[in-house]
Amino acid sequence: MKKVIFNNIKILRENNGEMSQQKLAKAIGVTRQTIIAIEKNKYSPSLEVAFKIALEFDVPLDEVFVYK
Amino acid sequence: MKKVIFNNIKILRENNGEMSQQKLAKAIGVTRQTIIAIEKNKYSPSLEVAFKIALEFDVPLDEVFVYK
DNA sequence: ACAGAGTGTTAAATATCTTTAACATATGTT
DNA sequence: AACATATGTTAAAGATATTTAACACTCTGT
Repeated sequence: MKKVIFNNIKILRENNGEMSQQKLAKAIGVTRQTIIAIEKNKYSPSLEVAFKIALEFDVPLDEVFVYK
Repeated sequence: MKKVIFNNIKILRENNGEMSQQKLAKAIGVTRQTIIAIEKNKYSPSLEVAFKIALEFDVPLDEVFVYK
């Protein structure tokens, strides 16, 4: 019953004109390493960064991150 | 254009049987001070804590936190 | 063969979130 | 009056997220 946060960032990047990690990072104001860490589930981001990513892809937050 | 995160935790507590900050804190596994800090916008929580709060009230995350 | 772009890794420093603990104030109850 | 419950505040310590900087690997194009 221990839940984990999954993310669809890589898929969203690919579906948005092959957007690179670098471009996404710059667009939302974090470093590339942060995007990699989140994308690879090294840690879950702050709520603010999560919202910025969702906004960048123009989707609701729970289409980027899923808690289950 | 600078966006901020708002939250409806207080209203959600009131609409869920006058749930106290203490009970909410215990239910999601954080301290009461953390609930107070989030509720009063002293800082925005981690994505994980945000998801736990939404789950506790059985609503989607963007009904608890709004980014605008 | 070399250069560039994209992705991945690590270590150390800094920033932010969360806890622990203590105290304050207001309200309701015995 | 004394007690309990709920909310709010603060300071310091601890945990987690993020940055900075450096290096490595693959792929594509020249």
